[in-house]
Amino acid sequence: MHDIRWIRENPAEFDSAMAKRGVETMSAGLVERDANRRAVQTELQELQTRRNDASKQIGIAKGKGEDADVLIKEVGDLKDRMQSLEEKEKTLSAELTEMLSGIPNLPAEDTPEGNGEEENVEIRLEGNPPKFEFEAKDHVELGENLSGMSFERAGKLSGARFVVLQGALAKLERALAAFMLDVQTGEFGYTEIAPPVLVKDEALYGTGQLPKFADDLFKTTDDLWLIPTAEVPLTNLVADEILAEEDLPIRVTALTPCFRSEAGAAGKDTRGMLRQHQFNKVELVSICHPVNSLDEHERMTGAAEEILMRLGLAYRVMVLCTGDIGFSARKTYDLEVWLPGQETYREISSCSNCGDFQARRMKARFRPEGGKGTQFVHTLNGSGLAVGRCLIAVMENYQNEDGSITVPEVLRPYMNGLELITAG
RNA sequence: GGAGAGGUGGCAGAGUGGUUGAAUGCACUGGUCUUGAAAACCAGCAGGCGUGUAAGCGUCUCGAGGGUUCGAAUCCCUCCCUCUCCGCCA
Repeated sequence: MHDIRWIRENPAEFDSAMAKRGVETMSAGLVERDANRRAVQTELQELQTRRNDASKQIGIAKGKGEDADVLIKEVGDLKDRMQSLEEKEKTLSAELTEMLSGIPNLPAEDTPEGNGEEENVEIRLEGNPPKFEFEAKDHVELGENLSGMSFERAGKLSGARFVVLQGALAKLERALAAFMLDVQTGEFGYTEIAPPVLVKDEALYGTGQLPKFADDLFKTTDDLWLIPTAEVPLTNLVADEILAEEDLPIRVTALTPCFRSEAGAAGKDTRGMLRQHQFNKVELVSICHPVNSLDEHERMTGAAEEILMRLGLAYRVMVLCTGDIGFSARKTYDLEVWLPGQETYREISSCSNCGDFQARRMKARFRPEGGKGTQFVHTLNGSGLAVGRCLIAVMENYQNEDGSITVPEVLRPYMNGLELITAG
């Protein structure tokens, strides 16, 4: 959510930043509506002042046993005008809020300009893709040959874009998640949270999925929504709160299933478990002081990268361009892991700095020490990492010619020491 | 699901139609006193919006939304949430 006062004072800056995102100029309409709203509000407040004064006088008069009919009549006459102004004010501010809540965040100054995915910029390349003496298989073939992955059975249960994991592969998935949580909580200071995965409208509004992206979500018959990412419950932990400055930063992590309708992805990544309706993810969320969010963003990205490094997976770090960053983000780093089965890098983590955009929607503030008033916090979120995709990466990068999979060393403690996953 | 109770400032907790945005206590901040600290005493201490260069002034908010009234934390309606008991249940 944007600060209308800032837009009012910087309309040109607002429009040009939006243009970079491919959103058409809109400050004029917003500013006009806002001016309208304020005029009505001021007029209404003047009437309210008069009414309050008169009502107090009535109270005093009645207390003394005096007659107050003249005043009562005057206030009665104000009523009609007040009511219509109130309605007008309500409509105008509801319209303004609706317009504002559908506008994406302003990109950061150092977010590169571009129209779409193709114009994202690679800033780092880490590790080396493995070289195989044989033709690498993809995870589907590997998984099915190991009897550890069934899309057929998942289809029977739930349809397309689901998977059933079994045996050592199911365990490997669990090992990955546990490893990620242990690193993030033990070494990067994140507090582990076990949040609800069903949430109310307000929570999704707070992080920006609603009102615009309802189609991407699953909704229950009880009007609760399945979370598309733990970013939603974790970030909204501080909604409607005024924190003490010393509470910041708040770093939290959670392993949760994530649910996405993938409505816009028909026909895309249909093979395998790259794009599922349900997948596990370890999410990282930071709530921090505005002056620290840039540093926090780098730190968070590093925390996610650490997992890939320790797993010995090759990856690259991309900065998303203005045409590809998400609705709530000012700047986003994507981590893309090398997948031998596709001979390409694929997204496995996305780390975003949302500035105060979500904080405004959630009304998440802190009280600066010594200063007066409150300020909005900054929020950041990142995957640390997507567990399902990480499973794919491990399988494909650690495969052997016979179809077996070597368990990366850091995962062996989580696998009862198992070193090799073989069929049977 | 059934029956009941309740949601007030950072916390606890008064307040059931009238100069109440809200007593009191705790916490916190500043001051006095003290060699220093504690104690005691004094003062300050909600948020949003509007207006104004500012000091300030105004307005709204006592879970949320509506209603009654000249006037609502207080009365009425709807919803949300919490607690207790019963039922069911991982």
